[in-house]
Amino acid sequence: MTRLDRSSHSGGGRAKGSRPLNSLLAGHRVAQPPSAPGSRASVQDIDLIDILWRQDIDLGAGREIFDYSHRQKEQDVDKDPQDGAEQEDTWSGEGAEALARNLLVDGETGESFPAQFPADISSITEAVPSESEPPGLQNNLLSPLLTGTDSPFDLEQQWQDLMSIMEMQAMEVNTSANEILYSTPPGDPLSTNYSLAPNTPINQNVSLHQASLGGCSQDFSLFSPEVESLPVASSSTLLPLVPSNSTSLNSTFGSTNLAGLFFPPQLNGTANDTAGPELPDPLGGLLDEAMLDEISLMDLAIEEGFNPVQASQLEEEFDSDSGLSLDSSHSPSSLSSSEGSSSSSSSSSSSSSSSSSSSSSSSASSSFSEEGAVGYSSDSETLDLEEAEGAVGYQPEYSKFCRMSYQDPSQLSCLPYLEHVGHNHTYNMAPSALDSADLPPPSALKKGSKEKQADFLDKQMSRDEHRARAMKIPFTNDKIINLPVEEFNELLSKYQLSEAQLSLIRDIRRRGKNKMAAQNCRKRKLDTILNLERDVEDLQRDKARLLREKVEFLRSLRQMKQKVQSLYQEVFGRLRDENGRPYSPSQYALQYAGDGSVLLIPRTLADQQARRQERKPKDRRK
DNA sequence: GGTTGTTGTCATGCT
DNA sequence: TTAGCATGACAACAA
Repeated sequence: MTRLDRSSHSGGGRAKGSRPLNSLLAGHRVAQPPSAPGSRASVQDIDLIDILWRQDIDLGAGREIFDYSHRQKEQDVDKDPQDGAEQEDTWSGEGAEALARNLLVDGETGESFPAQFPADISSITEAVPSESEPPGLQNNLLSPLLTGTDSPFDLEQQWQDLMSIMEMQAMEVNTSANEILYSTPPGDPLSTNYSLAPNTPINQNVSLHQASLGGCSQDFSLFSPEVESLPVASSSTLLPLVPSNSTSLNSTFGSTNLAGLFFPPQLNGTANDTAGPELPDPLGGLLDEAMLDEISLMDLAIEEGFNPVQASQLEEEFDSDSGLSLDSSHSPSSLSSSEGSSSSSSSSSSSSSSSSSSSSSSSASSSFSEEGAVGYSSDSETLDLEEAEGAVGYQPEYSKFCRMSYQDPSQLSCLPYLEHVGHNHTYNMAPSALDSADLPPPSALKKGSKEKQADFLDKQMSRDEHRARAMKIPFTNDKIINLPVEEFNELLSKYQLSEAQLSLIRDIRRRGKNKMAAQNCRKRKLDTILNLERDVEDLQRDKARLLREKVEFLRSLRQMKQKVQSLYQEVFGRLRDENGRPYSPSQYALQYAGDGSVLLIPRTLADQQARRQERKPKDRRK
């Protein structure tokens, strides 16, 4: 009724809400004949429905008696043996490929970073421990590095900063660079003060020209030549430790530009109290505790390629999102041989069971002719045609999702009774039928009575096959489904078919088409998932590589900071005032000027400048 | 008995 | 308008 309703309503289209009614007939999901309340169906239609229902009941009632199994031929033939081999190759070779990819040299290092080398006076300040502090506080050199947030944003920012810094390492240190890095605006009162201001305390009381600088070790050559040859310039209000050129830094650090690290240190606790919290360390955050922890963790994990925790998280996310398991490669179900249900391909019995169909199919192409009235299950034969056209239109790579029973069973094609082995979806078969269908030996079929064979074939038939038979559709479902539209219409025109017959034929065709479409859709979906999985693997490899590089950078950065700290201490410790007394680190600090010279300035000024330097980036962000 | 994978089917939107 | 395709959703079934 519903089917008739639908067809009568839409004439090919599907009426909304017809599904439950459809199920009554199409699905046989309700064990009662359809009532016809308010039906617009004609009496003839109702009779046809009754016929269909009686047919079903006669056939054993439940839809479970029908065997869908040999519809699997469609999927079986859908794959060719090479695909199967390809799958294995792809799958097994994926690891090797991944390895190879993992070894690829990264071409991303050319990434450009903003030249925002943090000319922050606090860096050296933080790098040099206060003399008033116990030696154990040398670790405090990194103390600013060990504090901070571990928010992803900060880490990311730090990472970028680090990258920019490390890029700077590769640059030759020259005056122009120093000017860029350390120059202050012309009108900057601080810079003016540092270099010229006559009213600063240091101008009057402190003069590096007068300061005696002890012999420097070779390691300290970065200052020694110039310092030792410093001309006595009484007019100079400041005493710059002016290197002849700033490349002298390189003698100590190679090509590393650490000039920016030489800024007024905070050498005592008081200075730290006043300016400590506000003094930014451009590198400090890069080595904060969280990051160092991460490094240590990564050191362990990196050997594996990437952080296993992160990998597991990724896996979880990925697995949880898709309703399909990604780990299908290990699915043992591939060929489902154990599930194999087969059907007899004997064509003789089909003629007995459906004379009309056999007679008509004889004139059809070979793909149809042998099918009898076995409905969709003939798709495997149909695919003889379709394969030439690309099967059902979509041929994704049959990756490792073998268990989808899309794997190629064509190797079984030489065994007719195994032809339909695939996934066992004998939904409509009674358990007893399943037993017999499990391995339907042709010999046994031959021995059996015709009646038995007919029963068996009946059980192999799909619902639509049964309906087609009941409605005396004069051609096979294969034709109905697979013929091109023109031929299909031509075929229909050859026969005098009732409205109900035409409706059923259209439904059969629609369902058959949709079934293939659904299969293709599922294949595509799996293929997409596989591609995504590969993408995830690639990204994980990239991430692991970047983390490795990060660890290396941070290590070298830490070493450089330690070096800077020791150098600063050595320089400062050798400075003497006019009376030959060492300067108090609580009152003075070393700072690099914009021109690359090193100045000894009062700590208060250093703190002020540090604060100013700190505000600048913040203002820029706003 | 609950879970998972597979398949068929329907509804719907799009071409 | 019709046919066909693509796809999400659902149900049935088997393992």
